[in-house]
Amino acid sequence: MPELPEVETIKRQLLKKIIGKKIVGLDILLPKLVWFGPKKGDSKSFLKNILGSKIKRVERRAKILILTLSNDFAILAHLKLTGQLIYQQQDGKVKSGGHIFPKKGTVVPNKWTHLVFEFEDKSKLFYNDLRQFGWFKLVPSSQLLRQKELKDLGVEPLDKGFSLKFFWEKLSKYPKRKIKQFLMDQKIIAGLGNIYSDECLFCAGILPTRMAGKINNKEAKKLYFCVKNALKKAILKGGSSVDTYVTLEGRPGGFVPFLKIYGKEGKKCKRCGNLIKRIKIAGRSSCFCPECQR
DNA sequence: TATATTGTTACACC
DNA sequence: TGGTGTAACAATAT
Repeated sequence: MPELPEVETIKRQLLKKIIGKKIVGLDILLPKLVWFGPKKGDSKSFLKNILGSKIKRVERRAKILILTLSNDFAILAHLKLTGQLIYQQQDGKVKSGGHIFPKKGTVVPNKWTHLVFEFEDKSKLFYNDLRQFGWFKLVPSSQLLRQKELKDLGVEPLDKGFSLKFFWEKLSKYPKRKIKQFLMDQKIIAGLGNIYSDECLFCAGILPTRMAGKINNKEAKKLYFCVKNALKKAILKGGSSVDTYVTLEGRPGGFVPFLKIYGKEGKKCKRCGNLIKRIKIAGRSSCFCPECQR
């Protein structure tokens, strides 16, 4: 599933491919995925206000992609659990080495392809989504920051605003929150999901069930640097392909071999050899090593 | 066929 | 008021 590093990877690849290109076609095969402002499923207005415009900027905020258009509109896109954006240079099938989810050799478009953007140079951008939880919202650029999807988001963990001081203050602001839930709260730190919160807690040697208010200064410092490092390393490797995530070329991200704890229930801990356990926290699965994490 | 899956939000409670 | 916890919801594959 795409979290910050995965969306950042897609953003960086999109930048190189679609900046300045004019959108000359858009197939909306599943209208419920698109919103025109607050209106869900208004594919007619969505289409009308996109066609003929150029891609001016591509940005990321938390797990959301922001495509600013030349016509004073912007597209907000959230891939949720299973969204994929795949770029194709010219007509035909994507030649990607055949690693597109769910099966090796799957091509696009396929039964999970719900949106197809076509650019002036005949290149295409496909949006696939197995569970159909993702969304694309077209909003006036001037009101971008007023959108509810953006306005309440917390700090970007790789920005300067995410300082140790900030982290420490927030920990004391929500003392009764389990640290795992704290890390995943988009209103505090924007962009961490289940994978990277588990990885960061393992890295810092802290149990996911620990209360934020009981984290001491030394632990907080360690966790802070684990968050930054985990995200930076994952971005360098093109993200983690868990579930259905692929890069813009339809390839899996390269970070999976570096995951130490996420999804490793029942396996041996890489650090101490003990068995990795899994529990549910707020309905979400959390993997941890009972020996290394205290 | 029942279940598991996760990001987000709505809502009840103190 | 705002921190906290829980449940619901999206749709699909297995």
